[in-house]
Amino acid sequence: MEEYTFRPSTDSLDDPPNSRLFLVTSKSVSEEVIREHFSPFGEIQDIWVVKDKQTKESKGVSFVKFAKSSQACRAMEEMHGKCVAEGTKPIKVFIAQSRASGSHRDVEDEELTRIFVMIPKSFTEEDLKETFKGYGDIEYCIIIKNKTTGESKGLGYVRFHKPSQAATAIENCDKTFRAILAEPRTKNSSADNDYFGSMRSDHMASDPAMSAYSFADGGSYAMGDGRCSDIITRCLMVASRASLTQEQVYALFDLIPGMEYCEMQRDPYGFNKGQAMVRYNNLGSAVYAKEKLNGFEFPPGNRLVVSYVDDGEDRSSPVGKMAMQLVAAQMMSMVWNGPAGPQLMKTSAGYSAPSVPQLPRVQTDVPLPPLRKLAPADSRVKERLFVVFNPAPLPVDVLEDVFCRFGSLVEVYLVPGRNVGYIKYGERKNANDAMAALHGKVVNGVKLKVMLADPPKEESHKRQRTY
DNA sequence: CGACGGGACGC
DNA sequence: CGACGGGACGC
Repeated sequence: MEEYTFRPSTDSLDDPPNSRLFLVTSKSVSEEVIREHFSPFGEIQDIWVVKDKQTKESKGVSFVKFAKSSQACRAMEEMHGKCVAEGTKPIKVFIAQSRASGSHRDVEDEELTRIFVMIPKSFTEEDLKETFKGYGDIEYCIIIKNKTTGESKGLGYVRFHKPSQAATAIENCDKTFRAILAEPRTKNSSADNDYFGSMRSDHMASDPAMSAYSFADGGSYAMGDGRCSDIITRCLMVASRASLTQEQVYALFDLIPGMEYCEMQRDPYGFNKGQAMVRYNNLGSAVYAKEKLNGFEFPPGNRLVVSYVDDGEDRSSPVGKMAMQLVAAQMMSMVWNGPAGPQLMKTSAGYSAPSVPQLPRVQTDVPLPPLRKLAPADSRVKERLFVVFNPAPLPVDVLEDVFCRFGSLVEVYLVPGRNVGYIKYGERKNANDAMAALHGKVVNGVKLKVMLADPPKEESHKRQRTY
């Protein structure tokens, strides 16, 4: 179904990009000799030995078109500097400049070894390396981060040692990485318009990948110091490397309603120990505060560690335990989805209007299964639903809340300016379950049509966007 | 009826 | 130094 006949067009010579070689040889080197030496590297689509129009003599320049860039690159790497016939000079082999560019400058390895990829925001540079090392030796991996918060922007660079490795990665890696060759860095740094970057407060909560991942791996904070992972209390201990004032801790934890006590812990000499005790008048607030603020950077660069403290309350009765787990589960769901979150606190100046747990974000008569984790952002999409909203689209966060409950939700995409959207799933069954449960139903006053999406209109195979 | 996006690096 | 031809159309 992906087969497309080769459609001749003016620039098909460079499709895919960097699949054509430029050879400089002795004039005596023939097409046959070239074919003999280059066909081991892959499917040759065309060989053209440039000749003088009148004399028909070779100008010592040839073009070799491969089916794939990786083949062309490997041929270049292997053949550059080699002698292909007795008594001829070593040949030079470069990736040909695209016909459109008009430039005759040699294409350098520098431009062919670094790829640019979209990645889940939870990806570390190690994750990036793990993901791409199968394609070749990696020189380095860099993730683009917000310079002030250190938060990943979900974009990364991977530098390989050889052009063929980068080309193979681009050709074979999961397409959700949208791997392309990176533009060489320019000295002109006009790119970063992130003036209010640090002030902006829309990162985490509005980003599905972030919310999913941060809480998926967030467990590493939450459960990090294992000893406390199994008790849940109204009482929290806050630890910080940077010393905090009582006022700071108070302001932060008072964002969650129900705080009834907050005090810095002091050593016997009365010095601040960098720890604070916080207590809420209810379990739910404490759970919420712990989940939201543990691992939170405050001030930026300083991660808070928030853990439960045994407050001596009786948790022994089975009923008490169950109640506690129920509250905890509810609060976790809310935390996981809630629009309120650390971003509130990031508007550092104004601790004023904390939008606090507003529980019913989704109102519907449909019986919904419990919340489920999103699938990783780079999951293979196995099924897409097409959703029509009447009279107007629901917000993405609401849609995620609703559609994640059937499992393996990869992404919600709303078509801008229309009353329709797509829901992507990693498993077909989950998509079908969602469709069965939600088609024709009303959520937050919006009527939904939920159908299987038609396959995307596949234009010509134009996925090359090397610049 | 109601249909298909998105991306850039402190020297 | 070393850069761009030839072929050719269906429901």
